[in-house]
Amino acid sequence: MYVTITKRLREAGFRATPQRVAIYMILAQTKAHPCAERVYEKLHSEFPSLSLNTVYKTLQTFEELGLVRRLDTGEGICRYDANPAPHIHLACRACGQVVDIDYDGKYILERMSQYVKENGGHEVCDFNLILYGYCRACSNGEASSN
Amino acid sequence: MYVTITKRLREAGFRATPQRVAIYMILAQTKAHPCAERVYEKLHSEFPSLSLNTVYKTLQTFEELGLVRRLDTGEGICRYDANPAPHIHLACRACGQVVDIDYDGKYILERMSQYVKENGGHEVCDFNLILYGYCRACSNGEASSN
DNA sequence: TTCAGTGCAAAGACTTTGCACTCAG
DNA sequence: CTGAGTGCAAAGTCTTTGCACTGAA
Repeated sequence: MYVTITKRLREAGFRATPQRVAIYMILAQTKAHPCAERVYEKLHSEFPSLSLNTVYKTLQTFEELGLVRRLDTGEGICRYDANPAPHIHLACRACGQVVDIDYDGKYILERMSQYVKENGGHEVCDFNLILYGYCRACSNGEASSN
Repeated sequence: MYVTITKRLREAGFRATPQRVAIYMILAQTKAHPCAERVYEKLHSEFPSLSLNTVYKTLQTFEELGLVRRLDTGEGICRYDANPAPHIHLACRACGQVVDIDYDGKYILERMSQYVKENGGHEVCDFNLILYGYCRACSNGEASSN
C-alpha cells in the first residue's frame, strides 16, 4: 500500500512526501468517506505541523490523479473516497454516515451512457449516485453516532 | 400556476408573499436549474428590494415543503429544480449546464430500494443521480455558453 | 542543489444568523 | 392587528490563494 502510493505519485511526476502518503493511507484504511477536516484531525497527532491547507491541496491532487473520488452528499462538504471506481453510496439521514453500496457501478454507467446517448445525444463519462435514507442500524432503531 | 403555489403555501400554513410566488415562478419557468444567486439576479429588476438572503430562506422553505428539489452537482453551489419528482441530471463538463434526463426516476428508486434492502438492510427514501459528461451541443463541438 | 510541496495567514465563495421593520391574513 | 416574513448587516463554514521556507529527488 505504502509502496503503491509512492510509486503512483512518482510515476505521475509528483513527489511522494510523507504528508501525501499519510493522507492517502488514512483514506485507504477507512470506509467512512471522511472530509478534509476529518483527515486533518486524524493526522494531527502524527503530523502536528500538518496544515489543513495541505490536506485540501493534496486531496485535490489525488482527485486529479484519479486516486481518490470526491463525494457530494448534499451536506455542504466534500467527502473523499479512496475507491476511485464508480460506485453507489447511501447517506443516512439519521446518523449522517455514508456507506458504500455493493452494486456494480460500471453496469449503471454503461446502461445510462447508452440510454442518454440514444435519448438526447449526450455523452456520459462518469456518474454520482447517492441514495438518501436510513442505514441498517438506524432503520432498526439502534443508537448510533457519527 | 400562480394559484397553485399560493394555495400550496397557504395549505401548508405559510404566507404567500409576492417574493415567494416570484421565486417559485422563476424556478417553474426554467429548465436551467438556477442557483440562489441566479434566481436573485433574475428577480432584481422586478423586485429591486429583494435580498439574496430572502432567496436563500425561501428556497429552503420550498425544499422543506417538497415544492423544490436541491441539486448538488459538485460545483460547490446548490442548484434548484421545481420538479420535485426523482429524476436524473446530466452536468456538462464543457458548458456547465445541467440538463434533465427523461428517464423514469421512480423505477430507479424502486429497484435500488429493493436491492439495498436485501443487500445490507438499509432503507432508501430518495436518490440523487448526476451524470457527468458532455451535452449534445458540446459533444458535437458546437459553441455554447452555459 | 533546486523547485515541488508545505505551512502560515489572509482572502474568497456560498450560505446562515440576528434583529428590527413590514405587510399578509 | 399580529406575528410570519423580509431586508440589512454581520458572521460562519468550507475552500482557495499568495508567498516565503523546506526537504524530496
